[in-house]
Amino acid sequence: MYALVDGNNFYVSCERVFRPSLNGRPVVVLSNNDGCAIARSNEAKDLGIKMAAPWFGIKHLEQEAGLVALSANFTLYGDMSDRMMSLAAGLGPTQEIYSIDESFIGLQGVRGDLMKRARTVRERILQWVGIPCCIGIAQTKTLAKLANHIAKTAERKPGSYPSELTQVCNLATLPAQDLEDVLRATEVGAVWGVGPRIDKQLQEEGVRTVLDLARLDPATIRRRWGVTLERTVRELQGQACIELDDAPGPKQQIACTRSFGKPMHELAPLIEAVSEFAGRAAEKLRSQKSLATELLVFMHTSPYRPGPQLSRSVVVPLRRPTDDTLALAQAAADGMRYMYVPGYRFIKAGVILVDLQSADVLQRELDLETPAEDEPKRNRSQLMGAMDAINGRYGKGTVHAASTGKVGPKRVWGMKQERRTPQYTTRLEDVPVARA
DNA sequence: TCTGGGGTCCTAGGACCC
DNA sequence: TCTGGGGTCCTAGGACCC
Repeated sequence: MYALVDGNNFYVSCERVFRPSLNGRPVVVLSNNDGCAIARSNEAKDLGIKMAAPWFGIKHLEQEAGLVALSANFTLYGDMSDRMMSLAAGLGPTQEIYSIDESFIGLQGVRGDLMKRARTVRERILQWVGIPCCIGIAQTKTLAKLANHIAKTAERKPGSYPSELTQVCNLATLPAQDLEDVLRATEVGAVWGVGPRIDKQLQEEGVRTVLDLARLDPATIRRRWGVTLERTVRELQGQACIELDDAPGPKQQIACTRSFGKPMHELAPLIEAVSEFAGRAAEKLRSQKSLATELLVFMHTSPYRPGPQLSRSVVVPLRRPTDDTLALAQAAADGMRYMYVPGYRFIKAGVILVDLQSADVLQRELDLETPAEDEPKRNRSQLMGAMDAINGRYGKGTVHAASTGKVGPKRVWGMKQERRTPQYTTRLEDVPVARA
């Protein structure tokens, strides 16, 4: 038995905690570069704003409908997420943090009234953290996701489902006939694992509702769509195929990619940008105690704009597996120099560290390394440790590779973030002050 | 006339997730 | 003027092995 705890309109809800005046108003949170909407309040959804709608296309709603748009404040959301997750963990013995705003809870061995317990956790998260959330409960993770979807929809659109399914929805205790009705009332595209592509194919086959999908034969599904969808169907039928992963391993790849505030056509700022991206990726790499053996650099022009298009990438092999910011920044800069061609307006670039391995099992080089040659390497890793400590204490980018250029909001390739809110919970200067 | 069978590893691309 | 970022898993096909 599983529960899924999921924050409602999470980023918007985080902002509302510190600006209650946003309650009841249409609010969106914009992606990096203020490009498009990545979170919407219910009021914004009611205005017809779609997920990932480009900002320039909905900006007119500021004037016409009182829409409020905020730049994404991921530092704030990450901190609020930690608080919410620690309370959600109280629902059962195991927890898988699945994304910034949702976690699965394993409910094995939980006794007593599950509904009551879930409502208590929900109330506690609302009161202590300020985030409204919904909880879905069922025999499998896919059904728990579905239950959560139903709990949310029932709350947002009264009448769409029986009212007792709002906020906390337990499909496991629903009588068979009621369960069927609920599955019949839910579109197949709402199922976890059914994306736009498969949704379209299923529709063409006449599979429109979750009930239609749940009644299909798993073997047929496997032949036509593969094991992934087969698992989904079995999970809808109550057979658990996807286990709770409460101790995920280290990441297999680490990326840092950004769109620029404006197109770049010269080499120098592109080198600065990818050097910085490599440095950020290296920090993440060190924090999970991994080493990279290869680094991929890419850049491309905007597919939305007219003019010549170009997309290039290059894999830079590293001489030995490393987590060193300077080595990775150098490799990224080399890769950029290698693939750069003048005459294009590049809108995005990035660095992806691939082929990661554990820092504990570093293979040394045969016969080439004497203790004397080890010395500078040890110094280098101490340098990285010092860098991480300083940046941890005084803020990101306090010390960085010189190749990233002068850090600051003025740099030519920097992001547009015109509507950023304060880091209420993680910067002393930004902590709200209460007046008597 | 006619040329095996069984396996692993790697990669690129596609699909999905939030 | 203007369209995000960071991941995962699966599959097919090719290279290679004995």
